[in-house]
Amino acid sequence: MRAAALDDAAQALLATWESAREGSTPRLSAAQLSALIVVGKDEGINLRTLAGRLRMILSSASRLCDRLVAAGLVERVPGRVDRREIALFLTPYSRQLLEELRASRLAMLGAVLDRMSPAGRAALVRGLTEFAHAATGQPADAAVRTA
Amino acid sequence: MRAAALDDAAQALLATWESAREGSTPRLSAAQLSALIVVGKDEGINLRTLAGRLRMILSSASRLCDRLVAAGLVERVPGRVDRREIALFLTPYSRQLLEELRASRLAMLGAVLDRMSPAGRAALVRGLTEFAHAATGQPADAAVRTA
DNA sequence: GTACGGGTAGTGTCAGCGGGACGATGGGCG
DNA sequence: CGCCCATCGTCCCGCTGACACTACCCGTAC
Repeated sequence: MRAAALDDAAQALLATWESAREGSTPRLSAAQLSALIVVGKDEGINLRTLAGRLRMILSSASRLCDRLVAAGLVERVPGRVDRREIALFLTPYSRQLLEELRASRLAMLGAVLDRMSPAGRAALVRGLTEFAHAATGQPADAAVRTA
Repeated sequence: MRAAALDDAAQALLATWESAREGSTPRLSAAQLSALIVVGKDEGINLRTLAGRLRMILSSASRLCDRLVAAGLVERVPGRVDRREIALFLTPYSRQLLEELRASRLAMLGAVLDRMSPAGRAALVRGLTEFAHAATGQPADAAVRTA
């Protein structure tokens, strides 16, 4: 089974990822960071959808946003088309914070890549790219492309 | 910069990892799981070292272990050489639980691998293996092998 | 040897924050 | 009016740090 070998090796990648997170967002809980990422990926999202993405109940998401707003990390904007809804946006501060996080990750990734052989780098990029493609396609079965 | 491409692709790997965790250990907090993994990797570890690995204060680790012991996930054994220390061990239950988690991860990984080309799989294994090697070698600079 | 003191491992207690859930409430849409 | 979105009050639990405390090891002095 190739998967076992990957499982072991992937831990190194995960560790790199994690250490970047710890370094860049020391005072941000996991839930808060997830929420920020979701909002950043889908700006103007409403609370209900956010709660769904984070797999929590609506009221929990509301409280989470309370804290994020208090920390200056997101902005609640009353919806213009439907005033029942609110739209969530990143603030300049949180945008910068996410950017720093990504930069830190890239730096750590780059540091490791620098110690790899060119062939190894190429293989990693190729393999991981195809993996991402396969994973985000259809998680269920193999009905990939019948076009 | 190749790192940027990797950064994006690695997210898919992370997502796979995460979904396996959610499915297998639904009632286990992040801290508890980390503790289990640390104990599993270094059985007989004492509280102080565990606290250090988890980057928490000693008393917090003690509390955490209280809950783990109560849940039947770890065992506290009074040290025989130094009776101040205790040695922490996984229980058969937690051992099985970690095994299931790993199995679930392997299954999910395997499902994605099945949808990749043979060349892609080979590249992924090769690249990730070398990455892991480079990452766990010397995180600082490039003094790799001068032997 | 016994007694004492310093250092170390772990626990107990207290307080606080973050987070998840349920239900009730208010505001807005159709 | 009925329905939906969001908020708030309330409750409970897990995690964490700070501090005091006990139990234990060890070196030293009597």
